[in-house]
Amino acid sequence: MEKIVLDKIDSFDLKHIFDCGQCFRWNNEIDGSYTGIVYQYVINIKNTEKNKVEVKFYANENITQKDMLEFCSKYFDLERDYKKIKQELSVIDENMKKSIDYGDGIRILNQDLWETVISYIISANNNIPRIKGIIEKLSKNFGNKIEVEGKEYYTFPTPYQLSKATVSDLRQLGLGFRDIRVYETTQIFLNNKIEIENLGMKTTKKLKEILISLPGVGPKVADCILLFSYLKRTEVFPVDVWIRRVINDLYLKCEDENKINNKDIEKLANEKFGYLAGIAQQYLYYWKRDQR
DNA sequence: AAACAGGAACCAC
DNA sequence: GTGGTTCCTGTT
Repeated sequence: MEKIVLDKIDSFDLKHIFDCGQCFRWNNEIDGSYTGIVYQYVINIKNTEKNKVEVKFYANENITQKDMLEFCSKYFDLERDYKKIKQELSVIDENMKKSIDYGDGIRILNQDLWETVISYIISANNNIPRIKGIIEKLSKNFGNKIEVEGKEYYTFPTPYQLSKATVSDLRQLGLGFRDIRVYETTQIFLNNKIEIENLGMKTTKKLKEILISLPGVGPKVADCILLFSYLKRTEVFPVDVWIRRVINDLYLKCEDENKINNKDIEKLANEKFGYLAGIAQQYLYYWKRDQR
């Protein structure tokens, strides 16, 4: 185990970060810390005092202080000035201000593209506990084992590892109708049919087209991938049932929620929040989901 | 036991 | 390009 302490951090609340619907492999521990599996690491993160967190890395290989710092800086989006973003968003209206106050420690993680693609294909027509369960099973069956203090954790499978799963294997693990979509998209990644290297250079519109060409990826899943992976496109606004509800309640006020066109939501988000739409989405989503 | 929750694909139009 | 229906599993 290697450990690093991050101090003088602001806008950083573990519950807000891991509970705002952007990730599936972080779990709350009894001591209030969170444990997650990220790339080849098992990571435990604990808020030890105000503006200070302790991050422990467990892996089958060693990691230096420098690597851990770089990793945290990137993964936890430490270079982004959330204070400034929150100020900008807060002045838009009272709703936005209220939801920011509620989830003021949210940060958008920069997650692995491949893992995010598969995870959000699985998320289609699905709920968070079940998505988490399926991803655990995929990892346990096809990922690498990491042992930490007598407990076993499994990394998310690589495209090669997941390609060992047949469609019926996937069906048995509970993927349902998503089995074929995961299988086919895995084949595309395995055979490098998607040019990962230059993705960062492309426009968001072009990237979204590429993502939607993958089986199981539609507009909403593509937006999630664009926002939650290291592609970091904050101007997208993923619209799921919760966002549809919150946008209708706060702004559109249409009597029948089903009558709303996603284009109207997109237009509103774009006009109101601009390039910060994705981050605004996170505050609104976190706030609305906790209203249940 | 039957209804419900949740996005993409597919087929009409 | 839009609208309606179906896909699957777990929960209530």
